Amino acid sequence: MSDEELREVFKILFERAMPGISLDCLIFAFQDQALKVLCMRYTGQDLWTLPGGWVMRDESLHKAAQRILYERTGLESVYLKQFHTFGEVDRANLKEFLRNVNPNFPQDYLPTRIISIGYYALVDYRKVQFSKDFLTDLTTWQDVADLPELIFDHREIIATGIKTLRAQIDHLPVGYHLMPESFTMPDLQKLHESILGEKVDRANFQKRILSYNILDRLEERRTGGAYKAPFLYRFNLEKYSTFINEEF
Amino acid sequence: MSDEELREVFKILFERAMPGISLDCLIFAFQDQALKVLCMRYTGQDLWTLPGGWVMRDESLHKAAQRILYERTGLESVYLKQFHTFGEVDRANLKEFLRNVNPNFPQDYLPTRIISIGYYALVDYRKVQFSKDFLTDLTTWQDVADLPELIFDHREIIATGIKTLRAQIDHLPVGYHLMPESFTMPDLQKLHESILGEKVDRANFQKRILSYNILDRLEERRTGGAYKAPFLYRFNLEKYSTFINEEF
DNA sequence: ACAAAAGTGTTTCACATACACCCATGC
DNA sequence: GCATGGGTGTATGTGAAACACTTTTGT
Repeated sequence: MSDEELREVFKILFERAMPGISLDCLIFAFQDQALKVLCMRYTGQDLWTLPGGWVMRDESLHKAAQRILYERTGLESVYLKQFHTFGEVDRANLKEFLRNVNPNFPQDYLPTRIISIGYYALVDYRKVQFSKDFLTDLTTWQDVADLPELIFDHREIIATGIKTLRAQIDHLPVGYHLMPESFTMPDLQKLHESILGEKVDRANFQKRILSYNILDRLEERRTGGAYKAPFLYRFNLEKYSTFINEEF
Repeated sequence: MSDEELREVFKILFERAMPGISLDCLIFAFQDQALKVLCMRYTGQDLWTLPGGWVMRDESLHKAAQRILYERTGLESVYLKQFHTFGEVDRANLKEFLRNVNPNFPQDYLPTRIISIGYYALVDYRKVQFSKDFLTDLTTWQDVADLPELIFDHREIIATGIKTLRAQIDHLPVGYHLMPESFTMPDLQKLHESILGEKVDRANFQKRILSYNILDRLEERRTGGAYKAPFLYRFNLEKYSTFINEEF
């Protein structure tokens, strides 16, 4: 794309968007026994960004979050929640940033201050289809305990999002959105531990989760692995809904 | 102020402000045994609004909230917390609203869509000095259990704010910000009850609050009233801070 | 004396915690 | 056999909930 074409793209984009208002999306998933968040790498740089986008003039915040999530993952109707709005004056000078990336980029329409609304999504990473972006060359899951260098205040956004998630996990069995169809109790425990950032007692965890009465134990066990084969469980949607409604 | 002068005021205002981004402030206080929220009445109408304002281009969200709070109450350095951002497309068509109020108002600079960031403040109503506004003629405390008709989605904003406050009260002894210097235990209980919207057990409340070890019992009791004179208490700032830090 | 409100104590129960014990599996 | 992980049971402690009892004060 030529710089002149890019200028035209920017012009049209920023005419359709709410000026200075973006939306950043924390897309959480549970992969390899760890809590991950979807990040994108700027082409040719060791600098990463959260997936985000602009809020369009004819689009509610929630719709914008759904669209951005769909654009980046191909997913629809997943758990999505607003958690904080970030508005420090110097948090995201996009014009300055893109000027450093490439001084030839057209800068007429770029904002120097962006207020960003933070949403987080809980997804099953097996169902995600990564997409491309004209500024980035790689999209991957990053371990929240070992994050790369991130643009602007995106590290703080992740920290705030995790804090919110942590506060919710006592009331919401978030596994429903993050685990595959069937899973073992030790797996679910690892998920909780990676969200809380600390170990929990095995026996007590099992008893507590089962007492919620939202899981069905399957006949099979997970065989093949070493040691004793653990039971497989599945969330029972009906019981799960009942539980959620009772809590709130 | 003439319409022409008003036009000039609008012009200057909207040049300095972030376009389409406002900030609404729920100012909570505890008065006459009930949780109140500060509302302002539009001149000559039975329609109310929350105190709000625009986020200036050189101002962070938190600074904007502090300024708006100061403008409306004269208060500085009070408890202030962001709780949600409201962004439905049709939530606040200011241009349309002001056209209905007065078709002669200059409308060139008015937005048709506003995204509003919700903050709530906890204040001692005895320290509040109400201010004037060119569109409103009355500023008062409204009982959250008996609200008047409110503009736009302000009723929903209040509902969401109270929900957040309710979720916080288990961890935060909010009385510190809302009660006067000294108070009785039954008073504090009434505060909690008006936030939670339900009665709580007297004996258990007393034991729980005292177990936090954040109050000093004073020598005096509140005399003059009927029946047994209750003890007076005061928040101990040092113990209070310790408690807050332990919780988070 | 009595009613109403304030303060304190007691019983019970739910739940989390700690930890012990047994089972299954691969080496 | 033994180390490791998985499943279950038990004892203990903490805190909430329910409620009884006592004290104080104005009428």
